[in-house]
Amino acid sequence: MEISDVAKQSGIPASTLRYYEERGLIRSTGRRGLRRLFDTDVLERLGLISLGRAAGFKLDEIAAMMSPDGPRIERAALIAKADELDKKIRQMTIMRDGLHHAAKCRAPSHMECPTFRRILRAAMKGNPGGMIARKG
Amino acid sequence: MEISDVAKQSGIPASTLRYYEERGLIRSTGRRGLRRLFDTDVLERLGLISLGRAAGFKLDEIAAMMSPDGPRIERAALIAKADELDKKIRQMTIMRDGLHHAAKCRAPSHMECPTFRRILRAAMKGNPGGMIARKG
DNA sequence: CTGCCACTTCAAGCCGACTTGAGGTCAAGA
DNA sequence: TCTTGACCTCAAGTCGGCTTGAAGTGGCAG
Repeated sequence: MEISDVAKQSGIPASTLRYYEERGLIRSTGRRGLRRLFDTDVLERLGLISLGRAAGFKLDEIAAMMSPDGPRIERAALIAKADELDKKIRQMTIMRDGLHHAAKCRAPSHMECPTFRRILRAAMKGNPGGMIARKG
Repeated sequence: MEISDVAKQSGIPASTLRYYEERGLIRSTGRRGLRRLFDTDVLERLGLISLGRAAGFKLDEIAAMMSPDGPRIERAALIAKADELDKKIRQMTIMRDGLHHAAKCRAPSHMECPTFRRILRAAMKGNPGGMIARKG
């Protein structure tokens, strides 16, 4: 399939696909003239990439995880990543609930809403002087 | 308290605090000479900011949500944000589980692991030609 | 009173992930 | 054959969120 087909089916712009190829995240299987040709399984790969992106991984990290020989990521690193992710998930869950609350709350400002402040305090639990995840 | 105290207690660098002030996210209550002074409640505010950041909001969005008078964000927008967040949470959850699996999987490459591929397919469910969240 | 040095300002730089623009190529339809 | 226009390359630009560097200032220990 041509790049435009991949773009259409994946929803990812051709420019991004070219960029991903340059970064070694995907490979084109050949050319017709100038035009790249892709195997259909690139779609699965793109799904994985998008998933990784959504989880907050950098393209380099994703590339490493997907490499066939793989720099053999150590178990510990994977677990660490998973834990990091889990922390983020909890924060996002709190935020999601906070938003839901805000949607039906009549307080003049969310900072003045006791429920919101309770949510906030919950969020800060176990972060005494570490605050929420930075860098990552 | 001085900026260095805030930095120490929050774990957020002074440069970032200055930047946040410039962006209208926090306010200093005065100066001692050149040096900014902050009210201790800035810590709570910083917690909220970090929470918002972790949830994927831009600084501008956070500022808007926190403004006392507030551009009165409409209910619908809040719900939309919450839903968006929820989608991201689900993706991250999948990724987290995938990582946990990978940590104890013996397949030469994750792409070749049937479990991982099953996880991936689950992730792509309901995204036929929309792929995972872009722009966000 | 003096000197230190943690603070200040402002502009510029950096990173990650793309996007955009100019200028070039070539497979395919009329 | 000729034209068309979707693709190509490469460099530069954009956006968000900071960080860094140079040059200045002023509270406070000695």
